[in-house]
This record gives sequence, structure tokens and C-alpha cells, in this order.
Amino acid sequence: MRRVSIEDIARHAEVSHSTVSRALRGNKRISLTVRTRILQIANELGYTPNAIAQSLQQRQTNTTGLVVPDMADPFWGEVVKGVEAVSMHNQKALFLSASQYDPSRQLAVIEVFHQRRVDGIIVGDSQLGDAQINRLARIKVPTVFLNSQVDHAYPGFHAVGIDNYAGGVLAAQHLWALGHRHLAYLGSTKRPASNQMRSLGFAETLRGYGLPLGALATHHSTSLADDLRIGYELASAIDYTQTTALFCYNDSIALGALTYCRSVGIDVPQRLSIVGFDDVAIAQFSMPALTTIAQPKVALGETAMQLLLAVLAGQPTIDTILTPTLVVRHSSAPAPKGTTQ
Amino acid sequence: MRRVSIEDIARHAEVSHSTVSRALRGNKRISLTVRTRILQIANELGYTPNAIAQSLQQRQTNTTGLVVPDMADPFWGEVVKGVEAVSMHNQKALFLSASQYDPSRQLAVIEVFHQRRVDGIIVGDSQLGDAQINRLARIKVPTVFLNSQVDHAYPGFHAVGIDNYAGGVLAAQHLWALGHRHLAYLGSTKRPASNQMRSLGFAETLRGYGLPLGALATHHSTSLADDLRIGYELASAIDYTQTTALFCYNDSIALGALTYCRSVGIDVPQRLSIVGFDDVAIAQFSMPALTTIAQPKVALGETAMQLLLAVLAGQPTIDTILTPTLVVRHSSAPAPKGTTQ
DNA sequence: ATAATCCGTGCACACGTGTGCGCAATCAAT
DNA sequence: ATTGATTGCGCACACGTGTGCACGGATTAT
Repeated sequence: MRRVSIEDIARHAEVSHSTVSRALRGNKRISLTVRTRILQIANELGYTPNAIAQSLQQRQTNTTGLVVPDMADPFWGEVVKGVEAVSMHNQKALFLSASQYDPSRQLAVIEVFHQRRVDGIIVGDSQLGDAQINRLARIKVPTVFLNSQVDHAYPGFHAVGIDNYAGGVLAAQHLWALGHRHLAYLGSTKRPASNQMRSLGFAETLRGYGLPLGALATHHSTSLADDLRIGYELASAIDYTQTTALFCYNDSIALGALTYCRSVGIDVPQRLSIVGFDDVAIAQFSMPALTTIAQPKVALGETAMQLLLAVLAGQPTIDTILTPTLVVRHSSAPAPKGTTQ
Repeated sequence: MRRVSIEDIARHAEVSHSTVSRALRGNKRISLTVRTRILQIANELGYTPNAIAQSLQQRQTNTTGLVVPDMADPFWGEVVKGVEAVSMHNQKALFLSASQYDPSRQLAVIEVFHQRRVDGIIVGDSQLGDAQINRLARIKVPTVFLNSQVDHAYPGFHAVGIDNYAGGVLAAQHLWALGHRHLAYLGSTKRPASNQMRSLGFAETLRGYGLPLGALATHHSTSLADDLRIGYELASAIDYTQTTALFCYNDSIALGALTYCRSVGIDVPQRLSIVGFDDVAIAQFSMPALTTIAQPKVALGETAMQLLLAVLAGQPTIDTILTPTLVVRHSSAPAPKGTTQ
């Protein structure tokens, strides 16, 4: 059952294990004859280097830990894809775990990663509280926060994210320009910070245009259901005699809302405009195709991993805030006549 | 920069590292006084066991490798979720990598996992050829194939999957009962085996009902685009003067087809019925909600991981084939009058 | 011919942990 | 009081790999 080690190769080649180690690593001090013989034997024996032993020796595992709230969320699926691609391309292995939006589980996962001696950690949607952050700071593992829900201003902590406020602004500008004057925001309580920023950018922009206070309603669900269902439920609580436009925390919620509208006969976009967030793959295949604030999801994951690699390489780095963009499709249209005063 | 080890604790407690090791592991041969003192010191020093060293010593890493074709695919997202949940619940860490439907990358990932000395491997959508299988067999790592595209009848190889043929049968029965007599299958060439079985179950059942040969068309895309786009393109190649029903390899393709139909004004389900496969989250929120053949995706992942754990524990196991179920929603309806002869 | 250089290899240690075995000290039994 | 059992702990090794240092032999320079 034991695997073949360099010691075994050494016995067959009648040299010491040191020589084998050097030969395999291409050390120039080993004669060509000996090296080729060793490589030959290694191949015959089906040798595979033991990364565990190497990690122990070098005090470095070439491994990264990634924690995300939910694997099945289409947004995070794309982010993970980006992280994984860069990770694999740089010969690093990736540990993956899900936190289910539970801060204590986030920390628990991080502790497990630390036991495994990962070189660095990427945390998606961090909701770590002060106590947890202190614990994390003691661990001293290079950490990158991706779309963090909290401000983690510690040395050794880095961040990649998008400008949620700017996203809210984009949505507001778009809907205002279309003539909408009674709007609603459908939010998510599972992601407090980004939810707040998106709604704030949206609301403040509208205020800036002179929208009266009562003309903007915000709705949040305390339910832990899937976003699609939450979108459906939130949309059903709205008074559509006034409201002509919805801005949603993300595309899933928007699609849920869209489904509700269809089921009760509210025409989108003729009577109601809907704007989502993220631009997940399905957004352009819904009926009507969803107008949305696009996040560069894969790039977000790639950037996070690249930032972490730079940190590990000791290079100077700066936190990155990417900018979202407006993607106009067919779920938004000019406000119905008579609603624009 | 060095982490605190049991050696450090030993120095502080003025005992040997052996005693510390035993104390931490709760060995009864250590006196209570000494043990509590050691635990106290370990806590003060912020000791975290080094899983790498433990792995080396015990020749076991408590780690599993999971390889899936695409992280961002909603189907695989759910499967990964199931695998991860069981894995974490059993204190096992999970390495994740994507193969992008490339058999050689699948093998490459497996080799990397082996270097890392994972205890076991789960391979999703395996497309390994004979040569690759032989290599894998030499490695002798317990392996579970999840919805494999190939028959891997080796000792030490195990499998979990669903009955694709039965899924095709379900779709055929459903559409036939609704009176459809001209049907089409929209397939995927990226997953040859499951694609074949689904279309076969579908076709043979219809033949059994006495459907004439020319009344069933099958379409496959050679494009590597996303399923949604493929569905859209395949749907555009069909002659709708005859065809009244589509059965699609999966929900993404079905949703792409649905989008095409909407865009050219084909009413679903009045003029055309569409049946998908998988029952991903979005399926019940499309317009109309998608009739589909449901796979227990999370359960599939859970089962695969549980099977692997059983194998690792040396328990006797049997391969599992789960059964898909028909979920009737609103994208399928009785065939238009006059089309049923 | 002797000294200085270079080349190829092995010895021995380190990384952090777990454990079989032995040994000293304490306790119970005769 | 001596023997035997029991308890509590340390020594030394193993897991597989990488590397500083030393050492012997060959080559070159004086």
C-alpha cells in the first residue's frame, strides 16, 4: 500500500536519496549519466512526488482556501470559476468551502484552512465581526476579501470588490432618464453592506434629481429562501397603481419579480420596468431579457487570486474596486404616459 | 514568521513534545494536572495543529479531490454544494478543479490531486479514454465517478449517477400522452454518453408507440458555446410547420430554445411544447415555467461523497443509479388540434 | 610533482507530528 | 520489606523531501 518514494528510487539506482532529490529537481551538480538513469527508474516505478512532504519541508503548501456563501448561486459560480482558473494556471491547489451566509461558519472554515496551512485565503461576502476579525488577524494568513460586507482595515488584509454605490447610481440614472417617477427597491438582508450601498446610490441619485421622499419605497425580505423566491414575494407586496419601476439587489431577485409580474398580468416593460444587478448568464435569456448592472464576475475572481499571488510574492499591492456597467436590454422602457409629471 | 509547534509548548511546560502530543490528543496516560497545564499553554500560545505534518505522519490527508467540467454551470453548482456539505460535515477538506470538458485536463487535475495525496477523488462527467483510465488505475486512488460519460469497470472505481435512459422515457411518455406526433430532440455533444442515453430512451419509447421514423429529428451542436446559446441556435434550425414538441438535453438548452421561440413569436406551450432536463433553480421561474425531468442534484453530490467515505472506511459498497422524475409545469400542453392523427 | 580548483556524491539534519518501548517512581499486595 | 503491578513520562524513530557542508577523486595550473 505504500507509495514509491525517492528512497526507493535511490535503492534501485544505488545512490543516496539526496542524489535522487537533486536529480529530480534538475540540480546541475548531478552528472548527466546519473540523472538520466534516475529519471528512467523514477518513471518505471511510477514515482509521484509527495506534495505533503514537500510542503512540510518548504513550509509552504502552494494552496489557497476559498470560502463563498453559496456554491449554487450563479454569481458565485462565475466568481469561483475565475479564482480557480488563475489558481490552476499558477500551479496552486484550491480548497473550497461554503459558509451559507453564516459568519461563524466563515470563521470556522478559515480556521480549518489555517490548520491545513494554506498560503492564503480568499473570503467572499465576508460578514466577520470584530471578534472574528481579531482572531483572523492573530492567524496572520494573507487574506483577500472579495465583495466584503464589512470594512476590514488591517495590515495583511486586502480587498477586491465592485463599486456598489456606483451601480445604484447607474440604475437610478437609467430609470430616471426613462421618465420613471415612482420607484421601488427590492433588497437582500443576507448581504447587508452591498445591499445598503446599492440602495443608497440609487436613492441619493433620485433625491438629487428632486424625487419626492414618498416616491421611493424599499423592501427587504427577512426570509432565508432562495433569491428567486424572495424576488417573487417582494414583488407581490408592491402597489402597482403608482410604482412603474423596480431596481433589484440582483438578477435572481429581479427574475423572481419578473415571474410574479407575468403571473398577475403586469406587462414588462410596458407597465413596469425592472433593473437587476450582476448580469448572470440567464439574464440575457429571460423574457424579456433583463436590463441589469453588470459585474465582471469572472474578472472579480481572477483579480482576487492575482492580488493574493502578488501578496504572497511580496510585491506591493493595492486594493481594487472594479466599476459596474449598465447593460440595457428589454425589461426597462419609458414610463407609461401620464406617470411622468 | 514560524508557527507555534508542540515543541514550543513542550519547552514552556518543561515536558517533552511526546507528552504534549499525547495531552492534546487526550491520551489517558497523561495526568490530569499536566494535561490541563499543557492545554492552557497551547491556548495562550495560539497553537493550531499542523495538518500537513499530521498527514505525513498518518499517511492520510483527510482530503478529497473534486473535478467538475464547469463551475458556473447551474447543474454542477448544485452538485458541488452537495459534495461540499457532506465533506465538511465529516471534517474532510475539499480540493476543487475544473476540467472544461477536456479529458486531458481531467487527467491532469487527477494527477495533481494524487501528488497532494488526496484520500479519494470524485470525477464529474468523466470522459477519460482507455489510456487515461489505465494511468488512473495505476495510481490506485479510490475514485467515484459522478454521471460518468464512460464505462469504468475497474476494481477500485465506483459510480453514482442517474438513469438517463429512464429520463428520456419519461419525457416521451409525457409528450406522447399530450398528443404530440412530430417531435425533436436538442442534444449536447459535450456529454456524449448521457446525451446518447437521453435521446435513446426518448426515441425508443416513441418508436414503441408506433411513431413513424421521420417524425423524430435530433439536433446536436458542435459549438462550444454556453448551453443557453446553443439552445437558442438549435431551436432556430427547426421546421415548426410540423414539429410541436421539443425535448432538450438540459434546462439551459431548453431555456435558450424558449427564448428563441418568444423572439420569433412561437407561443409556448400553445403551439409548441418544451421539456427540459435537470430541474435547475431557474426552471420554475421562467415564463412559462419549464416542464422538466428532474435530477436530484444535491443528493447526487451527497451520495457520491458518502459512497467515497464508505469506500475509504473499507465498508462494502454498491454503485448507485438514482431515478429522475417528471416535473410538469407550464411549458408543455396538449398538441395543437389537427396535428394528432 | 605538488598544489589548487572543480566536479559528483553522501552524511546528517530539518520540517511537525504520533507512538512503541523502556524506565523511574508510586502504589498495592504478600 | 520485598515483589509485582500501575502510572506518568521521555527517548528515539518514522513519515518523505530538500539542502548545507564535507569529502574523495579527477582535472588543471604552477
